[in-house]
Amino acid sequence: MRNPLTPLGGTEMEVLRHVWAIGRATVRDVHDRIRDERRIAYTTVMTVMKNLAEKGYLSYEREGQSYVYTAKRRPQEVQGSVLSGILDKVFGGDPASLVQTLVESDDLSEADRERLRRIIDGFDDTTDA
Amino acid sequence: MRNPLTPLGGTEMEVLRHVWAIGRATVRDVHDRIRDERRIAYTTVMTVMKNLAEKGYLSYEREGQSYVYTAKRRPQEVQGSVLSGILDKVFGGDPASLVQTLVESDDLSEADRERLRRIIDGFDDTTDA
DNA sequence: GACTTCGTACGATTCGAATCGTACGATAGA
DNA sequence: TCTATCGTACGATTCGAATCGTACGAAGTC
Repeated sequence: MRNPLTPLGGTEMEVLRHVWAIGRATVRDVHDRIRDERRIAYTTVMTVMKNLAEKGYLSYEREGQSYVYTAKRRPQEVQGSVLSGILDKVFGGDPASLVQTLVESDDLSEADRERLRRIIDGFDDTTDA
Repeated sequence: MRNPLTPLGGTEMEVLRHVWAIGRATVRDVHDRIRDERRIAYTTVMTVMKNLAEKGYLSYEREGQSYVYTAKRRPQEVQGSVLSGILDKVFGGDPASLVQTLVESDDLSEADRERLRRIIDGFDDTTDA
């Protein structure tokens, strides 16, 4: 794709999320997890992880016979770059339009709304503990 | 792409947005507008619009010698489908996480925040008039 | 009528994501 | 040691988005 809407594809994102969840991850680790949900070849996962490393999303180091991958970028960083692209290219750079669409698509509970309000007001819920 | 993160590519989205803006649009109309911003061949735009029609995003009718395209789906509908995919595949289906990222990436003015609050509370700003 | 212009018709090509297979070295059991 | 298993190495393939060119009929212009 010469002019992609997102910097990553679906499987790339999927793999990356698993690596974030696992921490230090081998190809097998990721493959096992994805295979719980759908059919995919071991080598496919390997290729995707190699590509993610080439793109700078993962780094890897030899550990014994095999490689252990770790995320090189944090979730919010990557999620932010994906979202800002969507914001610009799909919503014309208007955050309100995006949020409008969000609250209309999946209708939220009152608790959800309260949480969103707090986030907008600058109370960062992500700091757990 | 066998497993895309979005149902549309960047150029497809770009073209679609122009058609929404124009209303009844010829290939030339769209081409002229895109060319104001970047270099692109006339035939490329034609192909993209044809593809969008095949996918059900545009319909077209002959008008004299040429074709006039009109949007078959409304902006919110398409934007909603793109966003819900991103929500699931990038943010694990958690709207709060998405909004969190949004407010962190582009830091918003107080006016922006007030507007977002109103949207979340269900006051629909989109109804102009 | 000849010439230019406009727009479509119809591919052909490129590129990256996604997918998988085969070959082969290393390791662990029997 | 022989063998089965595990994991990598190295492509090969497929597919759709994106890109463009050439050919050709319409319509206007002189």
